[in-house]
Parts: sequence; C-alpha cells; structure tokens
Amino acid sequence: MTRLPAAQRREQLLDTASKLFAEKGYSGSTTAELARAAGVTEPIIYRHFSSKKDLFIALLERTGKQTIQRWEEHLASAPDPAARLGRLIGANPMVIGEGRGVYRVVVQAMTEIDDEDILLALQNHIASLHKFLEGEVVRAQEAGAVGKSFSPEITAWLLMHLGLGYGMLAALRIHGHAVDKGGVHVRDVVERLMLGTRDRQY
Amino acid sequence: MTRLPAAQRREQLLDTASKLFAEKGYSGSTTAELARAAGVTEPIIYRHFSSKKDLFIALLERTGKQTIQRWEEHLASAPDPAARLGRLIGANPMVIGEGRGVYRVVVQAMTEIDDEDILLALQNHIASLHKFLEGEVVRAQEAGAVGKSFSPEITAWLLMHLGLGYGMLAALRIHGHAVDKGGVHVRDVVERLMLGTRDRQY
DNA sequence: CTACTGAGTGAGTGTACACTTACTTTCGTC
DNA sequence: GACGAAAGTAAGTGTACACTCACTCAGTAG
Repeated sequence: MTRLPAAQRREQLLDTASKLFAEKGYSGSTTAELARAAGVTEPIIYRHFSSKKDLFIALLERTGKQTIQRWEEHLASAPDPAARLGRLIGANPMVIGEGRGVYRVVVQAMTEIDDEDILLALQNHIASLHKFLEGEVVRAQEAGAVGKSFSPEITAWLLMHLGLGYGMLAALRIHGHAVDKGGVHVRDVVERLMLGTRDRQY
Repeated sequence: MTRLPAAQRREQLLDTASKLFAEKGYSGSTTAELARAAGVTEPIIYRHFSSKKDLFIALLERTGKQTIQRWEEHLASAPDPAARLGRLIGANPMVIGEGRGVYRVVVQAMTEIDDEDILLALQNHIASLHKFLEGEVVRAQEAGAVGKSFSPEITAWLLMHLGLGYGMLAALRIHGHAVDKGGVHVRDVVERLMLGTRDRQY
C-alpha cells in the first residue's frame, strides 16, 4: 500500500520472506502468502526478483553476511583468542537469537540441492563460515590456547560438523540432544576438548 | 503388470520410492513417477499407503531399522569395544555404501518438520540411533578404551552431531569438508580425541 | 463351472500455485 | 502543470500433481 523506493521494498520483501520461510518452509510458503504478509500484491515480488527461487537465493546470501557480522560483534568484546573461541562454541547461529529462525531457511535450502543455483549459493555460504572459523582457530593456536596437533583447517571443519549437526537436532526439537542427566552440555565437552581445562574468563 | 501379493508389492514400492526420493527428493518426486518406476499404476500406491506422506513415513521407519542392522553387521567382526567404536566412527550411514542414497531421504524429511507425523517419525529415528551409539560408548568405557570424563549419553550425542553435520556437508558435495591439505581426515581427529593414540587393530 | 476375492487399470477431477497481462496511481523535475 | 518513470493493482492463465471413480481380469475354493 504505502509506496516504497525499490531498494527498501526489496529488503522488506527479504525480511518478510525470512520470517515466513522460517515458519512454514520454502516450499510450504506461497508467493501469494508472501505478498500478503508484505502488504503488497504478487507482481511486486516479480518486479524485484525474477522468480521465487531467485528470491530464496538472495535471502541465503544475505543470511551468510549477517551471520558473520553477528559473530564479529559477539566476539569483539572477548579478552583473548581463547575466549573468542570459547564464545564461538557457545554461539551457534542456528540456535541462538535471531539467527535461529533465519537458519531454518538454510536447512531448507539443503534439500533443494537438485537445483544447481541453490547448491552453489549454499556452497558459498558454508565456505565463508568455514573461513571465519579457521581464522579464529589460527588466532587461538598462535596465542597458545589451542594445541597444534591438528590443522586449523580440519579443526574448523570439525566445528562446522558439530555446529551443523547440533543445529539440525535443535531444529528437530529433539528432546535433550545436548545435555546429559548430570547437566553437562555438549558445549562444555567441546570446550574441554579444544581448550583444555585451564581457567578462562569470558 | 506382473501380479504380486500385497506384502511384496508394498516392499517393492518402498524400494522404488527409496531410490526415487534419493535421486529427486520427496517433493521433487511425483506419485505418477513412482508408479511408473514400480511398473504399476497410481491407484496401486493408494491401495498400500493412504497418502504419499504415509508412504514416506513407512520408508523412514524401515530405514531406521536397516541402519541399525547394518551397523550391527559391520561391528560384529571387530575384536574389541575400542575397535567397534573406531569402526563406527568411520561408518557414517549417511555416507557409506547403500545407506548413502537412503539417507538423502532422511535429510529430506528434516525439512518437512512442519508436519507432526513426519516430525514424530524423525524423532524416533534419531532416538534409536542415539541409543545404539550410547550402548557402544558404554562398552568402550567398560573396556577402558574410552575415558569416563564424559557420560556415554553426552558422548553419543556428540557423535550424532558430528555424524549428522558431516553427512549434511557430504550431501552438499562441499569440496574437502573432511580432509586438510596434509591428508588428515576428521575421522582421524575424532578417533584420536576419543580413543587416544595407542595402537589399535581393526 | 461359477462365483468370489483381491490385484490391477484408464481416464479423469479438483485444486493449489508460480507467474503474467493489461491497466492505474503517485511523484519528482523541468 | 504536464509528462515520464517507477510503484502499484485486479484478475486472470497454465500446469502440475495428489488423489479417485468405475471398471476388468486372474486365480483359487467349493
């Protein structure tokens, strides 16, 4: 209804799609619903994106950038590389805060891998997150907080696997998939395995 | 064409669906395709399953049972609990052998979690795999191959997270998501973290 | 030989939904 | 104050696809 300049409308459509897809899934959402939720009519969507899929890919790319930005903010105030890594382990974008909803979109995307374009967008997404993690491991190793038995590269992949698996089970609402009866959390386990048992401050 | 007794036709439909879904995904496959691939007409599908979704859930349940059975066969010849665990770490059902295709179905299912019935089936699936892993960790701890710092429960969840994340990235065909430039595989890392560095025989 | 049961089929039906066409309204600028 | 560009709309269209109806035929039991 309210006229918006193109750039803003585009962003608003992505915001709306993000919420909608998080709730009902990509294939579970219709372009009609999206239009209604955004307060416009369907052709507007097609003015900004050439197809539903195109919009989806745009959303995926934006999400990747946002995640890294959030990580950076989250780590900025940590006193040293070890603490940064510790925080990172507790800051799975698939689970915490706003990222949570958005990341259902990424998981959604993972099953649309028949589609070349979506696959490519996803591969880029994963690669950029891995690169970020690898950088953190390098810092932590240089600071002596993490041993050098394993390369930063493989260590970062391990963290990716863990985070992804954890995030999936969280999305599936698997009861107690991360704590045991004694209240120990997988996060604690990972931290002890990575950083040893010395005292740390966050 | 060839007439089959109901039970056999049902199994054959599940076999066919498993291949089809692995290739084109659940929502990417049509009931018409399935019927054609199975060499029957559509109404036959509906004689055995009340809906496409119902068939999907049946497939999911069968897959869970098959996975555990395969694990058991795979571990049976290992000499001791440590070796069993070692084998398990290298035997991700999402990646190796026949399980591979089938598990695309499970990943597919993970995005249909709006649907109550599918969610429930998935939760059961995960729970049974976790239970199996937990049992193996218990054995390994009792045999002294794995330390007791962490409960078998949480250790098994950690292995689930790792396996799931690994399997997802494998499905996404992420290049080099499991080895570093030095040829070290995440599997090796996990083994060393879990079982230490002592010599083992498989 | 007949009659019943259950496996099978050809030809729809209804609907959901991505995407379009042809048209109207708003607004900055010259 | 007019005109062109950009933002918007109402009302389709085409098609894909889950699911069904009404019927046929094969094999076995009495």
